[in-house]
Formats: sequence, C-alpha cells, structure tokens
Amino acid sequence: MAKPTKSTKKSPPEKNALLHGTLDALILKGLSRGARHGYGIARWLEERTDEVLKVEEGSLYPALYRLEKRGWIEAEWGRSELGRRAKFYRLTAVGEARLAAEVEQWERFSAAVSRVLLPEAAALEPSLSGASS
Amino acid sequence: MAKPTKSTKKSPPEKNALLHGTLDALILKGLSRGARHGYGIARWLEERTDEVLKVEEGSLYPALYRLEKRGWIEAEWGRSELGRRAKFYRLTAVGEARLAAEVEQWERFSAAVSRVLLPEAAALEPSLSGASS
DNA sequence: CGTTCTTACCTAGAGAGCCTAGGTTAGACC
DNA sequence: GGTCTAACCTAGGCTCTCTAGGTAAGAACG
Repeated sequence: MAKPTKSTKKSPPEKNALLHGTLDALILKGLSRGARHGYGIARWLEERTDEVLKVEEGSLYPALYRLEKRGWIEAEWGRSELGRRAKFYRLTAVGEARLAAEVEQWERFSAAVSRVLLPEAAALEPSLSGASS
Repeated sequence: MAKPTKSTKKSPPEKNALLHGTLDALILKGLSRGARHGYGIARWLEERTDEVLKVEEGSLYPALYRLEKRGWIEAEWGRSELGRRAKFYRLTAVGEARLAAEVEQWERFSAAVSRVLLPEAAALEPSLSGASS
C-alpha cells in the first residue's frame, strides 16, 4: 500500500500560469461597461467564461491596487446590490486607452501562439505589418 | 553596427509577461517534428511568428533544463548544420502527451480570454451608461 | 597565424505576478 | 445569539522571464 505521506513537492503555487500577463486586461475589460466591485469582477469573469477563468482573491485585490496605483482605474466606496459595503472601481481615461492597447497586444500574442501550437490554419498572409524586410 | 550609447533607464524585467505559461508548450511544439537544438528553437519561433514571439536565451536555456528535468524532453550532444557543437533536444513520450495537454489547455484558455476581451458574438449591450452610485 | 565575427551554450540575480492561507467586517437567516 | 455568506485585506512563497554577464569553437580575413 503506497502511503501518501507527505510528498516532497509543495502545494502548487502557480496553478494558472497562463493568466499571468492577462489579468490586468481582463479586469479593465470588466470595468469597461460600468463600475463594478472586486468581488463582482471575479464573479462576472467566472460566469462569462464558464468557470474557465477563475481569479483568486489573493490575485484580484493586489491587481486592483496595482491598476489603481497606475491610474488606470479609480475606486469609490458604495453599496452592493445586497446592501453590503463594497468598493466600486471605474475605468479612467488612461485606463480605457490602456485596455485598448492590451487587447491589441493580446490579439497579436494569441494569434502568434495559436499559429505555432495549433495545426494548420496557417495559410495566412503577412498583412499584419508589412514593414519587415 | 554602431553601438548605441548606454541607456540610463533601468531595463524592464518582464517585458513579455504574456509568455509566462506558454513557453513550455512552444518549446515542446518546436520539438514535435524532430530534434532541434536550443538556438534553433529560438530561431524557429521567431521566424514562424514574424518576430512576435522572441525568447531570450536567459529564458530559453533554463526552460530547457526544466523540461528535461521533468522528463518531457531528452538531450544529446551533436553537431549543428554549421558544424558546431550543439545540444539537440527530443520529445519523450511523456513530453508528447504533455504537449497535447498544454495545447488543449491553451485552446481553452485563449478562447476564454478572447471571449472576454474581444467583441465577438457576445454583443450584449451596445453601450451602457449611467453608472450607479 | 592571430584577430574578429558568429554560433551556441551557460548562469546568477532581479523583478513581477499569481496563489495559498490566513484574517476582518457586516448584513441575513434561523 | 450563532452561523452563513458577501466583500475586502495582507503576508509570504513559488515560479517565471529577463538582464547581463561569460565560455568555447568554427569561419573569414588580412
């Protein structure tokens, strides 16, 4: 009987490595249609992606501070639909521009990765940026 | 090539945050059609993505050791096409399975992110104004 | 034949990000 | 009153990629 005991490996600290540079954009997008509070953003994100994208609170709140510190979002205390204290975030003008930039960056990046990882579907034309060569 | 003057600004440490969890899969994919050496993988990746995906050597080689340590790839010294000493990596059976899993994970993840970020078939509300307070 | 260029590999340290795992406050329900 | 849940907060850890150095050897040139 193999006893599990304690294995040498620690708990997985990075279960969602792919999320790494994407969370900022996702949050900004979540605020692009109106103010939301942190908890609501996480809920919205899960619901909208069928639970594919789950953001832990330990990632979410630090991310919100980061974005606020950079001037991309603004916070204001208010009341949630359930009557609870909640901090509502809203996009700033800079944040909107930043969102657009991040979305574009995501398109370029994801297209490149998919071009590499996914079979065929290549057959693409270099019409993205013809500045090369 | 003239060397530019020394830059005064600190160099950004994470210029390619999006690459974070993706590099492993990209490398594995690069080896899926035959053995390649590290330098060649980087070259292939740049070429194949029109220089959108660039992997620095300081990221590449540690990543290769990581994958080898996990048993996903195997190394063997040989000679490059130019007659130089080069370490050729090859996918193991485990690595192939892993590649398939990572590709699937990428598909799910990228689809979810795109569903959120891009204005695809969602088309919920055209414009929402009137932020509640 | 020595210098230089390029290929190709290696490594230490830094910075940033996401997660685990705690904790706090305050409405709602029994 | 006690429990549940919404909603926020924080410290520490782990992993990742990048910067910035360095080594070694084949090729080209004068």
